[in-house]
Amino acid sequence: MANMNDVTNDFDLEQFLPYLLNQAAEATSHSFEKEYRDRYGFTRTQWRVLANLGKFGAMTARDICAIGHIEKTKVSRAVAALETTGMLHRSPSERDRRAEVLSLTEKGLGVFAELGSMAVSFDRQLRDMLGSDQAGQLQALLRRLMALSPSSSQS
Amino acid sequence: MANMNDVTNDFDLEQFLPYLLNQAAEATSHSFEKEYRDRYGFTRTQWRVLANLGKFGAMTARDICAIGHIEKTKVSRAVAALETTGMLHRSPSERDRRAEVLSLTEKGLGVFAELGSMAVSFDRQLRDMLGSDQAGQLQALLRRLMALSPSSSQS
DNA sequence: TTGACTTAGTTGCGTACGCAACTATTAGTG
DNA sequence: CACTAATAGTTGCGTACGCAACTAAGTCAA
Repeated sequence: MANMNDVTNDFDLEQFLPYLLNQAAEATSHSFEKEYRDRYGFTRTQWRVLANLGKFGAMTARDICAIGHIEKTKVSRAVAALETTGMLHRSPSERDRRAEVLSLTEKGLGVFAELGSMAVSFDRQLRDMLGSDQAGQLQALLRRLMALSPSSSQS
Repeated sequence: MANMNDVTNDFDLEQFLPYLLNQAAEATSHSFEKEYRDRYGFTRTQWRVLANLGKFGAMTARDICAIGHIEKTKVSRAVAALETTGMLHRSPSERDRRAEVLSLTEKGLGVFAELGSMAVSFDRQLRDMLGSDQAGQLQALLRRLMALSPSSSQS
């Protein structure tokens, strides 16, 4: 006498990891996004590109794609935008004339410093809410997940 | 004699939870997205709306917004699309003439069953890669994070 | 050197989205 | 009841994006 409707599989949205990850990502990113959007008119991708350059120093667009798992057209457009707002500077690579080495300008560094410190305190709040051990666990798990994933070229 | 450049705060992208969450969410969602996009031409939001209706049964758009933390215009458009492809059916609510009760059609239920079982096996793969205790931890942490978040109306 | 293949980066086109503004209905208050 | 505020849902407009196609430069081998 099983439920006739057992076509309905045992799928449970609330336990579906991609769904939970998405929700958590949206929820946390969304509030911080307001900061860079309102203050500097940045896109999420622009913020990421800036953050990568700020953290790791001058590098090529291709490197940003690889490190940040960001698709190249997204990076291309973000770089263009950051350049026109004077945040970064492109200089032709000498090793490869197809590539350009990107580096933050003084202005870009300043903005990175500001947003970076806001990010730090935002992150601290999150970690405080979670409790620092749990936050650490979460971080480790996310890292592991990334390491296991097929990596791919990402969205 | 601190580093003159200590405007450079201690921000570390690789430890920034919103960033890690985003990467993990993108990475995991991206591969599953291919399934519903290729097979049914669904948007991520369409898939989520269908999944919520499939899991929780008939409900109003507003409820979907609340449960799934999805913004209402997104839901509105997804519902419209799912209706034109015959996945769901709207009937006017008797309690509130502004609202409409949404329910999956036979076709919608069938599609939900198919995608649901694919989701189950996709999720199982993820959990196998992580190890089931770690997967469980991750799930619990994400839930907790969502519970703590200001919730808001979400993207 | 030349020709086939890969790679760095850009761009055109179509789509999903975010936000603000809108309509229609309901709730609340004197 | 009358009038204001809140709510369910839709839509117009501008933007960021995904994908495929493209240009230009590098690689590799015969």
